[in-house]
Amino acid sequence: MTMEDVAREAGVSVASVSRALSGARRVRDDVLENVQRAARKLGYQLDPIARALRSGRSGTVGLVVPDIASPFFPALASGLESGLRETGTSMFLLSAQNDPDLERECVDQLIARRVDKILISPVHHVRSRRIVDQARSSASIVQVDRYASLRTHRVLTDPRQTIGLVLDHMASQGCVRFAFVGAADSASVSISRLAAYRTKVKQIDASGVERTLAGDYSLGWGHEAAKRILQHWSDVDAVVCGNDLIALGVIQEFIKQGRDVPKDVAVTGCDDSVFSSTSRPSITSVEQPVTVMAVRAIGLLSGHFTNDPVTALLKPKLIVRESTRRNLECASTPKRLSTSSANQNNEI
Amino acid sequence: MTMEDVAREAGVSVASVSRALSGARRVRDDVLENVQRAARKLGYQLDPIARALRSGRSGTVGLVVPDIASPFFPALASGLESGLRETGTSMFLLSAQNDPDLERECVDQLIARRVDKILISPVHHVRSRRIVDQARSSASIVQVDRYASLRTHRVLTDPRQTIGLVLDHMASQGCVRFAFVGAADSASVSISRLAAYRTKVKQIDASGVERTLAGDYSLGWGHEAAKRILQHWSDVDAVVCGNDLIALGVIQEFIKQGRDVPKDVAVTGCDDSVFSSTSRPSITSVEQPVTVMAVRAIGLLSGHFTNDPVTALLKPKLIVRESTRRNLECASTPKRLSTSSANQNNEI
DNA sequence: ATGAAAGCGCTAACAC
DNA sequence: GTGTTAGCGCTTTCAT
Repeated sequence: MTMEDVAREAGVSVASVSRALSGARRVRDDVLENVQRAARKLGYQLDPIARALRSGRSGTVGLVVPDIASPFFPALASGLESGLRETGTSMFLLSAQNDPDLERECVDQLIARRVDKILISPVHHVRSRRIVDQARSSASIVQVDRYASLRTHRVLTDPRQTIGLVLDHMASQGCVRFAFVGAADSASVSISRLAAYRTKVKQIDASGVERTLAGDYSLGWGHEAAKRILQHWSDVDAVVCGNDLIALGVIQEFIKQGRDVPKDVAVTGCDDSVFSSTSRPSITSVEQPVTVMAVRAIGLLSGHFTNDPVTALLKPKLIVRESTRRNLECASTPKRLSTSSANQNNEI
Repeated sequence: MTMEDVAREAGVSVASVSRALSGARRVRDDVLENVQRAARKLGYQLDPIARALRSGRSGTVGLVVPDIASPFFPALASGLESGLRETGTSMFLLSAQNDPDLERECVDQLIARRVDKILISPVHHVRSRRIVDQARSSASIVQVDRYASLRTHRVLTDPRQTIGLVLDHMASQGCVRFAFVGAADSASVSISRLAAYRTKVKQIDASGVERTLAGDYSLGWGHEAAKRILQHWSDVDAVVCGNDLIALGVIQEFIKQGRDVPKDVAVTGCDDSVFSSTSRPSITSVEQPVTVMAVRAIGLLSGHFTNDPVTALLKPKLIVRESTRRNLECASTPKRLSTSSANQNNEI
């Protein structure tokens, strides 16, 4: 079943069929109708492989995530897929398993398959830069959540706001001595959050600038970090963590050592993972506006910004839970899930 | 950069280059070497689109999951991707968003792109059957975790063993009055687990056969189900849940109503989600052997079983946690706070 | 074992 | 606007 069959059925040339079906060039209305009817009658489907070979385009988009097994990326992928489906584009997802070399292979695969739009959350702040920049020449590309190149569009949750939200909140709960526990890896978010903490904490607790710890995104590192805090900085009453898993570890260790969370020390996470609401105490965290990210990223993908790369900094949302609620007078009634699903994640 | 360039460089015909590079047919050793050297020198890469068009195959595999945002599937996808990477095949992941129609589109997309191997976890026990069976004529296909067709290979965790493990365990903890809380959806696992419960519980507590509740895989349904149990079957001391989220909801509601878990009533989940180990009480659950699933599925994909469809029933693993530990003499010391970030799920 | 040549199904020039 | 035709880069007969 090829175009030739449709052409015969419709009584026109294959070129007309192609033009009618691809919508690229104009054809007469009666031709269009004839072709569409013939195609429907025969159950004809355009062959994406043949058209990709001939035209060099495929009309599909590829998404490369650092690791599909990490908590945040399935949600991101889901949001992007939904958004794209509305425009009728299908998305192919690849996971780089946190390895820049595999990431390069993934991108090369996509390009070789004539994918003309690539969404990527680069594994490594530095090592992913080349592959991102190189891909620019073969496809339109947007970095999501993480980034490696400043010459390519980016849409990410503003790390300054993310950290700002938790610091302000903890300060409002009466915290005065801050510390930060992050990861030493090379994802841009890790780096940005640490930097944002250093900048912001000065205004609240200048000594907090020195109190930063870097390990990895694991429960075990949270335990270790909590021990170090108790040992060296026992007067700390607010710990900002780079993600929820670390926060959970920190909290567990504090409790084990007889500290009360949040009364003795308040703790926050990042990214609002599932277990943040179910662990006990539940963990105050910062939610990323996944849906908005998807919309903005998709917009940038197809937008014809011939000039400068654009950076979309999105507004995160603080989710207050038990791990920081020390101030009983101020605390609103504990609502775990916001009732309004309305989107307040307006971009700045 | 095409094959012609390589042919010229190597001093042979394009046909020989094709033969040498694809490894399909034999070429003389010196030709092989010449071609490989030329290809390397020029940095030549085979064009997957052109070869797919001409040969009808692509050498890649597609994975269609019901919903990438659901807890279990990222892990499954990750396992499959790792396994495939070892064989040098790249995998494209598609999510059907729990919609059989979208699932059909995904499969059609893959077939249109000449993917010759498809891994699928069908959305719907019945409605996905046709698409799975139809795909068989265009690609070798294996159902993973869920299934919709008995005419196609399946690899899944044995639901009877899964349910058997939790029932036996609870019985050993002294439980005598059982109930089951599952989902009314149409994924094969939901159906199988319910059926397995009905069959197995007879041997322990015949009246338990009648005590089954079906809702959906949500926290809210867990709350609701717990209320109903307290209302109608207040003497129940063991609740088997279809997944961890339901179990969590059930536990929360029981505690809210003043029951002690596990002393008054023991509760189990399924699938061993992240939060099972972090919620309090932590939830006894059954882990699916993802790695083994991946290995078996990949094996079936390429195995040339011309005859009957094979069914691989894999062995699940019970993870005992606080939600069922009532028997103090038998219980090992409850360790919630492991310091190592190493996997603490080997605590059977 | 190798080369020449015919397509895979489509789109993009190019004529009309 | 529409049809004719030449490829996109490769694999696969078919000769040799």
